Amino acid sequence: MKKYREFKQVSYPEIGEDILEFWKKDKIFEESVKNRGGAPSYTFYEGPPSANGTPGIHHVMARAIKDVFCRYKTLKGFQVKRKGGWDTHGLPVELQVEKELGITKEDIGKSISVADYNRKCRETVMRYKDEWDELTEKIGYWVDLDDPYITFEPKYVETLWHLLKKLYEKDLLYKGYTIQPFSPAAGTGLSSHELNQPGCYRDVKDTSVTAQFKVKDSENTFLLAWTTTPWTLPSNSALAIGEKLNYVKVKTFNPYTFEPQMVILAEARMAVYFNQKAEGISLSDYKSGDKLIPYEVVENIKGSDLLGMEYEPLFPVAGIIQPFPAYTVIPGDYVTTEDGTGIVHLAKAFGADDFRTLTQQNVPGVFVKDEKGEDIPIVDKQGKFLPVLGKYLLKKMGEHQITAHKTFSEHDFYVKNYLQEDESDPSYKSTDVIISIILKNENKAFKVEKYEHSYPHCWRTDMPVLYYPLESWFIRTTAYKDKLVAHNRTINWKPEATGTGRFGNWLENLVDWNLSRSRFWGTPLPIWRTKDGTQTICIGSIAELEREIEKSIAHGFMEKSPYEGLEIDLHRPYVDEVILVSENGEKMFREADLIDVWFDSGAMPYAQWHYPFENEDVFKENYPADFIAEGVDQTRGWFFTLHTLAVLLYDSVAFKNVIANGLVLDKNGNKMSKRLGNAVDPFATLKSHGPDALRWYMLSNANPWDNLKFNIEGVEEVQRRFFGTLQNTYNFFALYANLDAFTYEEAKVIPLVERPELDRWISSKLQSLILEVEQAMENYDATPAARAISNFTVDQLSNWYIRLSRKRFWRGDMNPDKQAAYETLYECLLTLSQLMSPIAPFYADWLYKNLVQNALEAGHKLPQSVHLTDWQEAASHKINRDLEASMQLAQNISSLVHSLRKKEKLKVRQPLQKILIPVLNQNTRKQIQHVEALIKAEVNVKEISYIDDTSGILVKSVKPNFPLLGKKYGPKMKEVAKAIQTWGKKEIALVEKEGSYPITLSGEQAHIALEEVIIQSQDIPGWSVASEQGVTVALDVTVTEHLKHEGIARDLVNRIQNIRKEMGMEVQDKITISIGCQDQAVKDAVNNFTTYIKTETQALKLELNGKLKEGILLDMDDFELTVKVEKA
RNA sequence: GGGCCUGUAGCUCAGGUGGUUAGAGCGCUACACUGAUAAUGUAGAGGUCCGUGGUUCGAGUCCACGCAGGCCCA
Repeated sequence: MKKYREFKQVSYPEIGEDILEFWKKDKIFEESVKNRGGAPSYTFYEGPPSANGTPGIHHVMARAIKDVFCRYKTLKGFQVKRKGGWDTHGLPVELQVEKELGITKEDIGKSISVADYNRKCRETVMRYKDEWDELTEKIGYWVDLDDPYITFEPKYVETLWHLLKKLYEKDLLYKGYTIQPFSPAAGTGLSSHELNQPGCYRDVKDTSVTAQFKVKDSENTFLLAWTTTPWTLPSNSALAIGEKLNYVKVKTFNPYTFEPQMVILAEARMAVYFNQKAEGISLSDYKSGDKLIPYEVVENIKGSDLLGMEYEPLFPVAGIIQPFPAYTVIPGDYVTTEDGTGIVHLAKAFGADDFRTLTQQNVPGVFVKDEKGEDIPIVDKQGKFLPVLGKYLLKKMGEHQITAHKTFSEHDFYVKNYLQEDESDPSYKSTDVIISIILKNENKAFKVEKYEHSYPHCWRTDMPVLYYPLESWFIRTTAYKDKLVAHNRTINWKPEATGTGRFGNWLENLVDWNLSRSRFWGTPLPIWRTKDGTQTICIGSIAELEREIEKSIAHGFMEKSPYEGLEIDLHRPYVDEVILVSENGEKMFREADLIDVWFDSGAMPYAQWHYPFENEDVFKENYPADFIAEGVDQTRGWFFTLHTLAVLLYDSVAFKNVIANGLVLDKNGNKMSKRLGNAVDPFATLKSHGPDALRWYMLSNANPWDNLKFNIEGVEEVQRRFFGTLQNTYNFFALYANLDAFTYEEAKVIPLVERPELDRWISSKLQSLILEVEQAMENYDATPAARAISNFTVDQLSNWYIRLSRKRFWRGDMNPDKQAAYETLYECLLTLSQLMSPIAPFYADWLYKNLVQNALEAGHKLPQSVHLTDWQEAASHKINRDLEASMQLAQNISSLVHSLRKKEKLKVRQPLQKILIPVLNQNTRKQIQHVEALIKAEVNVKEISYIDDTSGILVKSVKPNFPLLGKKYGPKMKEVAKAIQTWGKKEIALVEKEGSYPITLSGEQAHIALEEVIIQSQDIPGWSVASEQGVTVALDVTVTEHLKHEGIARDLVNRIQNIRKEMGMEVQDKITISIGCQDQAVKDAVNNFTTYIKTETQALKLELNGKLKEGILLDMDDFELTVKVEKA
């Protein structure tokens, strides 16, 4: 009976399916968690995917990475619980539902009820769950799919509310402003998604102004700043400059008032603002009204020197003037000299950058108080100036006698044409134009012109969008910036740069987290407020909500709870129906906002366990995570929200190690997209190539944080090269083990020290491999681990160990040498199955099972799956670096000899007498002697001679040891190198003898020590020589008569073996041979090597017959002969 | 526009702390092996290390400025 299964050919997809079946049937995953009960836990958090789309090939990548380290840590003895999860809320789901229902956001609550709409969202979001589960299983991603967390479930949302309340109690949750796209015509804010609709950005011609801001306490010096939205100038409260840019102060005249003045702008922008033709015209020659305005640079100023400079506001309107540090020059990292003046006008209310910069610099913006005492911008939500400015503009129109298409009132100054007045009327004047005229007349404008640019428009009204401060709820993340940064420093990021760079910079430039979303399908903000906003309650649990509802009912604000007789659902619209009662008896309504879905996922460490309402012990054991992994695009998404909530709420990191993987692109480096048809279907790939090669390819081809150019040919290469070789290796083992009825029995193995050199060598390499893989995996580097395993398998085990050991396996009956070979090979394969199991879990388990099957059947207590085994620690006593070095020399020397043979056109079958190896030290000699027999057999030479100094024919060369000498001599290195390179035989001999040798350096004496030079042997006069990595080999290319005969004999054996095979003979069949040939050399060869030929070919009779006509004609390069082989 | 990543052979990738022949696999060419055989081995050809400057005795490696591709954010 065969003890080890043999395979003619294997189907990797089938292995995947069979092993998956086995895992399911025997509950291997569950067992791998269960049998680590009581062991230290290793915590992994699953970043929840959204199942409203089908999974792609990049999900295989992300999921493989997660799986690899969880499996590895399980082998290492940790208990690794892996709870799956689903991300269910958010805009993508809503948009998909809108599309499917053919509705827009405006229809929700009108043509479809919020309840129905949300029901539809809930159905849609899990639409592809089955496909996801199937992929998860098929790629071998072990995660608990039976009990996942789902972010829309009431328990999950309850934890979110609890966390929000904690934030609220810490005064970290507040209502504030953020600058968002806003459509005054539609009276609504727009999402960035709505702004990205086709046709929203349109080229329009606007009046642009380069305004002059008068420097405080100067006579006539102005800062120039350019804007395409002059209506924002009354809201100016600071100017931004680039600290590294160069600025100039220019003496010139105002082109509208012709008054003499100094202006400051970026040097690089001068050409735009001054006519080169005016260069050289004397300032004193200028007369008012001259078109050509002379100018003269009077001072160069560094950007940083402008900081803090104060200037006078353009619109000195009582009530809008702000206190210091308003109207000062501040730094802006985004200031360029691409356009404008290199000085940027900032209006806090109307630009996101402006808002951020001014907030960071603590500069007030231009706001006025409304009746509630809250700050409002000076443009209202209809898009017109408040009367406070309207009055001022009206007064100025009178002062400057500006007439327009109509008579203005203080309520008529719309900043864009929202009244849709006829712009073709020649007397039509926009607010921008009116402002420009005022500025021109008041010596406050340097240049006014039409400017065409791209500007966003509302997709529903076609009217221009304003950037406008809108109310939102925020988490005060900036209050914890230092802690966020400090905790981040303790996280091990792969790659490091994502942590320090992308994520670190993001934390350094932190703004408060805007939580608000004006949508329907998401976690509602659990905040109720009185109409005037003076009283607020934040609800932190379902119980609390129910209590408050009771109170409200008692107070008569609600008739009954919306949940009466129903399951609790914290979504809209039900929560919106809840009206609560404030402490002093007023009605409180829920703030209509939903929260950012990233809060949902960032809260999963707590919410997945419904903590703190349940599972306190599980939570505490599994917090924070040891490891998470997601795409690098999550840096400001999941990674950020996880980190932030942990720091703000628990003063802890949420994860200790994180891999941020890159994208999966197509083979040409383009982004995959279903639309372009270059997306790779993961299911098709699994079907054709199986899961293991796919996972192996994805992880071994490039580091996971580099983008992967996915090429199916790469998967095939992995399959051929690594899995194919491993499979051949196993088959080789199984074939002969079965012939010899060998089974591995641990109790009876031959101790390593008693095994042959080659076995000890591969065992040493194997132990070294374990260490290497372990080190890489501990460092979260799966790629070098995979590459090391593959290199060991292909180069060392298959190509060297097996090739050199082949005869041991087939020759003779069972003997200790043979047994040692089997045992060594078996041990290598078994260890490999474990080492590779995290990355190629199916094939590894299959290999493992093939190896241990008969031991299991014989009743040995062994884990039934490699994934249930304990990590086999490297046995350091088996590592023999010296032996590894020896073998490396053998490999190098063999390669060199092959190279020489090739050059000399001497094939390996032709025996040669000897090779010469120059040795400069005895250790190398010893190391080579150790493997001499191997080398001789491998390259078919009869002897190896070593030549050293005593031989007298050794030619040495010397070169400087640059790293050593460079440090010592630095700038004189060239001279030193030159001196050393002039050394000849005599000098080399002296430096070897004395340990140092003097040289002259620019007249001075210096001593070069022996270790500061590298002495090599390169030439052996009269020999064919090759050298590599410090090893030199010379080949004796003389083919003597005798060698020639032996070569012919070997050739003959080779041909006869082929004939035997062609004739379909069995290994043990005996034959008779007749050879017909006139060539004397052949005759001699046959006569001299009769025994050898007969033994090798199992011939009973070998005869030379010069007249032989029948038989097979063989072309032996130099001659022909006829051979007749017959079964004896 | 900003932050970050990537750029080395036809392709995919290695190349601590700067050091004098820049490597591997695949592909290609040639050869060998023919008892692992729908397998295997060996050798060879193949390089403007993205570009330009700089630092240095010495730069694929360090610095600056660019170029190209990508991600995230405006």
